[in-house]
Amino acid sequence: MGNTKILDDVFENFVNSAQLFKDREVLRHDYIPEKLPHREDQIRLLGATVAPVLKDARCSNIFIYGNTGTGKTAVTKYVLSHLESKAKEYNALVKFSYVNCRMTGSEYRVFASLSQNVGVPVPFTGLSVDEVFDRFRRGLEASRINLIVVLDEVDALIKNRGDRLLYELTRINETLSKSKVSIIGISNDLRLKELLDSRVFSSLSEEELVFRPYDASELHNILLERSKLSFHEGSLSEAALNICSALAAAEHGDARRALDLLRVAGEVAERQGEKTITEEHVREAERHIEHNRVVEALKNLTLHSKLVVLSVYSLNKSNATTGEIYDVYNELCGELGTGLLTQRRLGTLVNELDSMGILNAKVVSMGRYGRTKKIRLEISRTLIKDVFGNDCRIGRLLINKLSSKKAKSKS
DNA sequence: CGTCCACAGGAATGACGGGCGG
DNA sequence: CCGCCCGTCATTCCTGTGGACG
Repeated sequence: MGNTKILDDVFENFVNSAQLFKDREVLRHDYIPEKLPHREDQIRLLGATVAPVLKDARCSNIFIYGNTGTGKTAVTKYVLSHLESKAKEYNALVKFSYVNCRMTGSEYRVFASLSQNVGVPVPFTGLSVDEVFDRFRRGLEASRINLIVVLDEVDALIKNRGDRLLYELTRINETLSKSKVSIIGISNDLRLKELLDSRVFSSLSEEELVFRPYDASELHNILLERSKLSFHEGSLSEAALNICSALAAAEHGDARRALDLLRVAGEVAERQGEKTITEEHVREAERHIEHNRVVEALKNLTLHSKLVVLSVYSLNKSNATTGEIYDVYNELCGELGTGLLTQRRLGTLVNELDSMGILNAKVVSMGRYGRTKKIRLEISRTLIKDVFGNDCRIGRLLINKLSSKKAKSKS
């Protein structure tokens, strides 16, 4: 019953407190606004490129580059959904299929998803990729649609699976007579050009579109637009807005990041019962986001990845090498009684941890003394203690390590 | 200026759990 | 139920390499 009282208070507080948010949804990154500031050129270009489908022609394949949070996805979806409704007016059979390759995961599932979109159901798994591709092709041919396939984050697909999917897709028109397919590929990675087979690449990028990062003043405008929709008047201070755009501009002009900051800052302010969002709330939000990110990442690591992190932690120096870490890791596995992975495998785990921002790994040559990776922690030691302290197996190792360190320093 | 360390990191292959169609 | 295929993780084997040392 005491608990009920507590909850009551929380809810009452929430309902009665000064309402900052008018519409939280507007700040989510899958929200597509009616106005996309500073992307007029891209909208015009993309629009012009896809326009031929209104006259039943196939449009050029397009390749879109740009860092995360530069509006690639938003612009594409914006243009294509407008295109679809325009097509209805002209009675053109136009449809677009949006697939996020990173979320979808595998080649198989990308084709499966495309298949669903042309009305051919496909089991989650069990069929060969060729079979799924064939079903997709037949379904498409039967529907007589002019299809625009949007492959978001194609780089994710290429990196693990190669370019087979893209190769098949670029050639699909040769076997279709009643339908047409155009491809819009979206990539965060500019180096993708080099990873792709040049034939595939050239047919894929009949047109190219580049999204530059936003600068601070552009981000400022974007946030201003969104904040008008998401917050009540006067609940956002000018200083907070500025710091949001400055922080995000420093981080490759990532608008998604800026919107996250703003949303979390709003939540922080709301929880504190404040009526306006201040600069301090934004700073708090920044810490909050980063902390959450790392804690989640650490928690979700596999046992062996955790052990790798712990090995680096326990070495406690700023330039441990692969070999040294492997030794400690070996020792830890022994204490746990777990089977151990090869050094080769450990190397890729380290690379993964590096790209997650948990470790920092850099290949260096020490001349006569070989070539290795210098590895150090990228996050605070206390954070690791906090997170792994609750993981009982790792926690035990951690405690052992700490006490043996203390014993050493005493003696 | 060649050698040679201590690995990097690619390619091929295997083990395994999950899920299909028949 | 079987045979097949999928995707993931891991191992094995391998060739490649920057630069201090001699």
